[in-house]
Amino acid sequence: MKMNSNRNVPKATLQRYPIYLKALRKLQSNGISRIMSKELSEYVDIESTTIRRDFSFLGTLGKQGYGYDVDKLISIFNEELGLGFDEKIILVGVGNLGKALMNYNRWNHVVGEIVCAFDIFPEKVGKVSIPVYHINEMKEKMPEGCRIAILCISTNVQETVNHLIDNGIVGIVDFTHEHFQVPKNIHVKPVDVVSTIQELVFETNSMNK
Amino acid sequence: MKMNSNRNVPKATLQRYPIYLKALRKLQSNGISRIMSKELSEYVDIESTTIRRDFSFLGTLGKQGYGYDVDKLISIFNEELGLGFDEKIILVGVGNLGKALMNYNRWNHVVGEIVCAFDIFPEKVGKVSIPVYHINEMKEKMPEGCRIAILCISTNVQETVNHLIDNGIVGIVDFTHEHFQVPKNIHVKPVDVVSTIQELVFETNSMNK
DNA sequence: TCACCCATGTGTATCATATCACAAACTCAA
DNA sequence: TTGAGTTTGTGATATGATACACATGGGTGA
Repeated sequence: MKMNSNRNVPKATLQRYPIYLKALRKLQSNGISRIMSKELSEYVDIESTTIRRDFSFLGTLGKQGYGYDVDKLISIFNEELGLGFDEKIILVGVGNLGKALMNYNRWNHVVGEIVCAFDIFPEKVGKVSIPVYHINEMKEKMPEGCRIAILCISTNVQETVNHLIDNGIVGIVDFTHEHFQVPKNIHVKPVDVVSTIQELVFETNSMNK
Repeated sequence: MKMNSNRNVPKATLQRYPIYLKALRKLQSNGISRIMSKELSEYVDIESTTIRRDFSFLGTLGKQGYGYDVDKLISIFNEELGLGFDEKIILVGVGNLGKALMNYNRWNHVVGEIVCAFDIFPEKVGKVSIPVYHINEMKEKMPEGCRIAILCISTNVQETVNHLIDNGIVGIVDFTHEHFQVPKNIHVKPVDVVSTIQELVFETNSMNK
């Protein structure tokens, strides 16, 4: 797990890496072993020159007059970006949504796995596939090296977030609809269907020029 | 529903509007009727000057030496951005995820409502709160004025997307993990926990400089 | 009513990102 | 093995977004 060159990777680029990775995995599973930036460009709808620049931050990955090797590209992504398949993730809040996410384990062996869950009423949670602990047990039960939490609660949000940060969490996938604040070194990614729909409405409206 | 000034609103701004709107609604429900860009800035963690510039695209909304009126701001957002509370949305694919979204009707009276759903096996879907039609009936059953679809299928994705576009859909909330292509005038917003987690991993790694 | 104060709105500067244009370097076919 | 053809990687440039700085003008208290 190298972690050298990716110092000054622009934010915008960082946000495109998952798109590339997804496309590359798809291509790989279709048996495609070689691709050119121009082709990939059509596939992901990002300018080929942007793709080449994005890739260049990770080293010299392609060959002139040839293109890129899909397998190599994928493994470089994993190495250089520190994306093992072993990220330990915790789930906080095991309601309907939490359970749905838990069962929806499409990410196993892609980014890592949900190791365990926390809830204020662990006893009320029915039979599920991973251990569910009380939130107060977080200190003892937090998996070794865990950095990322999926947050699916609707009450005591700020308090719980503080608790998570105290226990070493630095990245939060936020499914709550509540507002909370975090220090600058903590990363929060909201996942919010309502906001997504609003963005669509705004964009489609401001297109009718 | 005016639709005049919002012609040249920058993309970045458009993406922040839902954040403002959410914060403002929250403040409103807390009984706050007046706010200054500086305060809002701390709340949403966006520079106050950026907020003021963003707002300025919608007109002259504030008063010097005073701030903004929360109620007014919210209604301007709704009017100027064409966000009624009546957006007709369809759901395509009624599996586990689709059902979860359907029941999770937190957006009613916020952006609009899911009017009906489509599936390839409508008869297999159990008892649900909205009508479920066969995908082939889309032409007849598409709600009047519907522009936005929530896509929760995993097979025949490209084909289904084409079908949606043929039937007037211009915005897609994409929960599939498949790759598909759309014309430039169609807006797609992926919602993808895996990619979100990857972004977090990339960002948290490239922070350890 | 008046004068001071304060937050907005905006021209301008800075910074970030995307695109252009092309030299370098590899491939591939003959 | 050689040379034409092709695609990468990257300086330079254009575009787009954010931050600064301050004039403007309404708010507020005496």
